[in-house]
Amino acid sequence: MDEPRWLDEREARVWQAYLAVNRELHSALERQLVRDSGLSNADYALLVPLSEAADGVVRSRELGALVGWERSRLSHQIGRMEKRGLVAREECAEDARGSMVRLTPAGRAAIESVAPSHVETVRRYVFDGLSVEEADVLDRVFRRVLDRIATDG
Amino acid sequence: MDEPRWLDEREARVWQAYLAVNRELHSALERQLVRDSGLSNADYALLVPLSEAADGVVRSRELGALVGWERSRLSHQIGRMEKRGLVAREECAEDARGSMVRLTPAGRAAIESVAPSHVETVRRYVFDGLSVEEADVLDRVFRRVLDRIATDG
DNA sequence: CAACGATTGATGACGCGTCAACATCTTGCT
DNA sequence: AGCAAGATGTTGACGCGTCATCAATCGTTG
Repeated sequence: MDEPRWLDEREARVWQAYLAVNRELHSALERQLVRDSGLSNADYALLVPLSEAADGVVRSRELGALVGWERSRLSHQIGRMEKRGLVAREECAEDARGSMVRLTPAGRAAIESVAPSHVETVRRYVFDGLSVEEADVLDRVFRRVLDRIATDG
Repeated sequence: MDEPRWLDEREARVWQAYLAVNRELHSALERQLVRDSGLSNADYALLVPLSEAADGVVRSRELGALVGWERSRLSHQIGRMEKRGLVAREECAEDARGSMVRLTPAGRAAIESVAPSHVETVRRYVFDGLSVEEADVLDRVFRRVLDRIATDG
């Protein structure tokens, strides 16, 4: 095996900072959500597209595409949320394999009550300290990374 | 409640891109690690500081500080790794409450075998497409976010 | 020194996430 | 029409992560 190209000092610092941001931001947001509404990050991620859909009904396949989740993950999460009355499963008229997910009144109430404070938290931790130029760099870099992963090269 | 300051279009795009990078990068790295070595991201995170320590022994408390994990998470992960023979727990001489974590030969072999390809993967997805200027912006932004979370403001 | 509060770590319960396996249904090909 | 291949969703097992709780030990202070 060739001599590996280890990360240099600058790269290692950036990488560690990225991992730390992941960890800290995820848990800070989760704590805020749970404290203010009993919702988790996963709940919130699904409730957003559901609350934006006409009638609050989205086909499972479509919901998965909207949040970028695999079928199994989605199915498990919907199951947990169904138990708590946040969503309901219904049969899909056009495709008997499919499954429709409906936002319940309780689910809508939950996301509407917590969305403002959640966005405020994201703002406080991230966007209030971010210049337009920095936001542009982040956007470019993130999209480039996604491209590189998608094309697997 | 005041009118919430929703994210504008640019901010929402950046935020969605960040969430997507999180998701995709985490799972791409996990897949590579599991495929090439049977290690998970969590295993790898602990094996790095252990392999860098003198004699491969680190006190649990210290290990937690090095990776930024809470005690419970660390204890569970060490338990899982102990079952697979990657690390061993030992008593702590200086502090009877404490616990020392020792890297086993199998653990050292595992990380040494996969580290080069793991770093190569991180490079391919992230750093090979990153200019020095961009890396500097990321570093600044990530540290600022960490500060803002730490000071909880 | 005794008592109290803080630190360290382990544990059980439970939610989150992935993989492999499965059942069901649709689609397209012949 | 009939069949093979693919799409859709669910399930069970298991690893990951957090919270609450507990036990043991340390350190400080009266």
